[in-house]
Amino acid sequence: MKIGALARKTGTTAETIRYYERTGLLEEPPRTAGNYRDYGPTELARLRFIRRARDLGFTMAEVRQLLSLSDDPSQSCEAVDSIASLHLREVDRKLGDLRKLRTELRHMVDDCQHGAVGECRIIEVLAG
Amino acid sequence: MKIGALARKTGTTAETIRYYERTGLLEEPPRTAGNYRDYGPTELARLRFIRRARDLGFTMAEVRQLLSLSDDPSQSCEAVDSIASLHLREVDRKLGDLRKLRTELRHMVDDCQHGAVGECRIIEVLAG
DNA sequence: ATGCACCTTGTAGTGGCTACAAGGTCAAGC
DNA sequence: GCTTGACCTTGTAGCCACTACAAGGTGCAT
Repeated sequence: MKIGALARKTGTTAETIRYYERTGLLEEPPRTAGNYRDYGPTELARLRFIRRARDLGFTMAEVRQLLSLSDDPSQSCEAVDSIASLHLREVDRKLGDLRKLRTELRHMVDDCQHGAVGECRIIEVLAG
Repeated sequence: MKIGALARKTGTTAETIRYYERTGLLEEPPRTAGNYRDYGPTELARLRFIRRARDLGFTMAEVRQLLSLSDDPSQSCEAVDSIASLHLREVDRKLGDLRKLRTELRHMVDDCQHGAVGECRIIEVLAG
């Protein structure tokens, strides 16, 4: 499988895959006679893993850790749980922040009387 | 007022203020005899405006627009309202995404039996 | 005179991609 | 066999909003 096909199968782009390779998240695959990257099911699975973790908001560093943990199936999954739980707490914090922010924005927009900028509530709030 | 004092009054850093100047968000202030930036209440108000807008999640480009709109108080505030409403919708979208993400993460972490990595639900979910 | 906090400019790095440019490869159609 | 066009290659630079230096200048207290 060439890079474009792998990209289509994983909802990525060839550029992103090459970027993952550059940064060491993916290993260098074998090449065809014409110097094209040649991917098999192992790489497909690894990239799917990476994309799922990234879609769940894990950072590249966390993905790296999760990958190396998943490579040693006999180990305790404590470390995995701790990465995921930490991330969950982080997401909760962000949710809280975003909800507060939404409330403020909502008030601001609701109070706008659609008049002149001079008495615009939005501008007033921002100007303090 | 020197840059450090302005930074403390606005919850920023001198670096960020200089960055805003470089990118044209703030104008170049007058200088003291020793070539130090010398800020007055106008610049303080402008920076406060910028920080409030940034804290509400507006991008630098949006802040730029809001600033130039607020400079012309006789204009209709339609444009201001549209920037803010668009941003509100964007925040709503992000909130939705984050809530979905949180649910998935929560399930993943809750299902983890704290055993070996080999049968870790978190890794299984990621591996698909 | 010395120390120290603060300031100056300039450059480079962060994360996670994304967007080129300039050229090589390969299968299909004529 | 020759062209077209889709795909691939490497390399470099850009995005956002900062952040982190390095190397040197200023200003005030001791």
